[in-house]
Amino acid sequence: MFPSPPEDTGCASRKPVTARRQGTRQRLFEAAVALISEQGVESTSVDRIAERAGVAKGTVYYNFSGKEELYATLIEWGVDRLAGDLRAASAGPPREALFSVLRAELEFIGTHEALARLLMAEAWRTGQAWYTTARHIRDDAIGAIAELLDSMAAEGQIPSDLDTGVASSALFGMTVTVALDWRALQPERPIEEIHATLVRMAEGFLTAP
Amino acid sequence: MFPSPPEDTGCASRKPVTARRQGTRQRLFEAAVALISEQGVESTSVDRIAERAGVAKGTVYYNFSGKEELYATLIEWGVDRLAGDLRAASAGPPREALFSVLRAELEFIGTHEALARLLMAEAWRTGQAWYTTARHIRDDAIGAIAELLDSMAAEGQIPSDLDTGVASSALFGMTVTVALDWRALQPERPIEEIHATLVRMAEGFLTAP
Amino acid sequence: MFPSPPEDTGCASRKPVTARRQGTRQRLFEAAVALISEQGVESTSVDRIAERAGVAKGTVYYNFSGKEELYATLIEWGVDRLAGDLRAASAGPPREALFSVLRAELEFIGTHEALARLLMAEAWRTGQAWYTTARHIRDDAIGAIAELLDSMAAEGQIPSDLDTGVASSALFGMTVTVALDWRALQPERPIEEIHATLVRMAEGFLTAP
Amino acid sequence: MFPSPPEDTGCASRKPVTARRQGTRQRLFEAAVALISEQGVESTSVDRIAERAGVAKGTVYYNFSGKEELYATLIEWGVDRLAGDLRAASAGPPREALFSVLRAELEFIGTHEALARLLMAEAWRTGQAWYTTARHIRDDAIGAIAELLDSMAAEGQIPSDLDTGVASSALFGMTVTVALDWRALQPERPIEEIHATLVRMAEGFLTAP
DNA sequence: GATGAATGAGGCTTCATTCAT
DNA sequence: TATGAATGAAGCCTCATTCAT
Repeated sequence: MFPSPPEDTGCASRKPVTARRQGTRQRLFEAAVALISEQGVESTSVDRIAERAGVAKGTVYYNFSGKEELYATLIEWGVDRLAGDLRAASAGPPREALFSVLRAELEFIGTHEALARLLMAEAWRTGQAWYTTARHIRDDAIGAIAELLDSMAAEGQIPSDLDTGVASSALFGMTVTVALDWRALQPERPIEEIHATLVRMAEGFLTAP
Repeated sequence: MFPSPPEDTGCASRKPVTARRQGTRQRLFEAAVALISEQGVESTSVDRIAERAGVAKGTVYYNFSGKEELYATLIEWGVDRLAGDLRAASAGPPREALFSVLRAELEFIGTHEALARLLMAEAWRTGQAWYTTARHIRDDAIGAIAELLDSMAAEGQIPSDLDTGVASSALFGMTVTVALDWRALQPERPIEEIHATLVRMAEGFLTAP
Repeated sequence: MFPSPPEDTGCASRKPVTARRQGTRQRLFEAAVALISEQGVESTSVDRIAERAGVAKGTVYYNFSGKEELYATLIEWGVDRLAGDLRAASAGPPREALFSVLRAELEFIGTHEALARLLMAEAWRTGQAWYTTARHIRDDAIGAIAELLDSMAAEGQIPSDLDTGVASSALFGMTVTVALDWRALQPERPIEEIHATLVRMAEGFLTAP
Repeated sequence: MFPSPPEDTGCASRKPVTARRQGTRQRLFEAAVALISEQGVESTSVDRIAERAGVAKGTVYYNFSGKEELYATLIEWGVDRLAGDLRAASAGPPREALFSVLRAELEFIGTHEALARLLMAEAWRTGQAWYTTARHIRDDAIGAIAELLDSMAAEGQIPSDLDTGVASSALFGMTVTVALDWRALQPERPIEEIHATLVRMAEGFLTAP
């Protein structure tokens, strides 16, 4: 469920990275994912992360350069995973692939709800420091949808003059919003129902003038 | 542009509400809107709010029960204003009304970009304390779209078995995402272009099977 | 004994500076002088300064921008006071004035021993951040001696080709070292004895070839 | 250039002193000299010392009892070296020997500027823990000058009633101050110029009444 | 009504030291 | 002999809040 975070900071620090250390990094990362996803970055103290991971506070700083790196690692991991899921679902004939991608997005959010909320809040945060995250999401996650639309446009399944950049963003956001609403208000509804409605809307769109 | 915040805290504090006090409250509220919208709640200190409002720090606490109340008031005001804009745009024949609502949403985000980001981040935040805000947005803002879809379903313009709850959420989220992407990545594009693409997608959806 | 530190940070912060606040600043400054003089900057925690001043830790930061400003204020005050003492003693006929200045330096160090140690340690610290202090001491304290030597050279009391910059530095350092040795090793000796030896050495120098 | 530090801690720790260990101790000591001289004790972390020595952090504690011992060893080594240089220069006829000692002091400071600053700061530090260092410098370094003056007094080259303790301290401090001023403010001046001025002053003093 | 000095809890980070390997 | 992961005390600083004026 929680694959290891990037195995080393990759910086000049020549730390051999033993098995023990990887274990600690892993526990810290999981604790951070859990807490930050639930409460946001600013409300999550390093103290609590350490406590949840069952290590001393100093250990956080031995394994990560600081709160920021922990957070950046978390976001990166989340985006990569989301993008990976979407791309994995985008194989096959474009039309079905699109529906499959929407389903993968729904599933990701259903499974990693807190992380999804965090990514969304982050993606739209303003300020230079966060531009990277936003860009990353757009390029990787929305990019997977855009590629699909482009190939459909090439095959004449959607109008060639449609702005696929805007359209992919719209499909992505539509699904995120619906998914989060679903989890927050009607978590008991089966995913199929939600997906069916999304597909209907997307189908209409595919046959648009 | 900045309507007064609720005129009194309504709490047991029996403070006579004079004209002077209303003026101070107003200035504090405006300062809070400006700063919190730009930098988020946690990054905005009471000190800075007071400074921007041109009053002493203690005055914040004389006029509001604390930072939290100031923030809650701000969110409330933002949601009300967004919902108001959407409802104002939803008059007239349903089909055109829908396009007009999407445009109003685009305009709101274009004009109050920072506030919009804040509302979105807030809307998707988890935890009991924030449920209210999310619910409020859903009931008021998305509700405006849902009513429109319901009336269209009644007139047969869209299939009667469509889940208008999910659909309105989808239309709302689609527009928010596109709008924020627009502001962040291509702010120089005219709103008409963005709106046109959204309308095309919505049209397709309206004629869906 | 401890005149007020510079009355206001002088920065853009428009704080009215009330009597109460001045009192607190004063107490903090005195506590800082006492502790930092005794133990050095790095070994003196803000916590202890606050404790000694009888205020809460936060009060330190309300009255000074941080540890650094407190420290800079202290150094500045010390240098000003030392330079002031030396200049005050440098009036009158140059020859006697010189002996009087050496005496003033002895007295300053005898009275503010800890502060003197701090200034000396500081004056010779390396690194850009401390250059200012060093320069300040040199310009103000050693400068007072250099001026004296210059006027003596003008009157033919010392050779006109003597490097008064180096010579004043030598006289200053000679006195500091002797004074600190005196305080550390033979504090019971009367100041007159120490002064007499210094004067003898200086006299020899005055009649140098 | 860097003689080995005392070969063993001498404490109860019965660690066999192998050649390998001596090599490690040596590297650690050199790293400590370099770093602490440049940045001071408090700003030099054990981490950086280990890094510079090319060993793991734990190795520092295997070879020294802690940071404090490393530091004490360093100071001791510095004082010994300074005193050695001064004594080596004090051979020959007293008058020339004195000038030669002053030159040796200038050269030591010119060559080991950072270490010299550290020693001076240390020498004047207050507090029981540091008394040893101060005493050491006084006995060894200033002692070398005092012996010279005593022999001159015995030969009638200086008044027999002069306080040679104070005078040697004065000569030492005069030279240190001038030397550090030289390095800090006019490092481009040749050592001869500085030395010449010092010699002139000392000569005057030698012929004092 | 308004002020601003004072507070103290709590956050982030550094670092000397220990210890199992 | 040497290592490096882990520790926790201690440091600096921010900031929402209180209260006497």
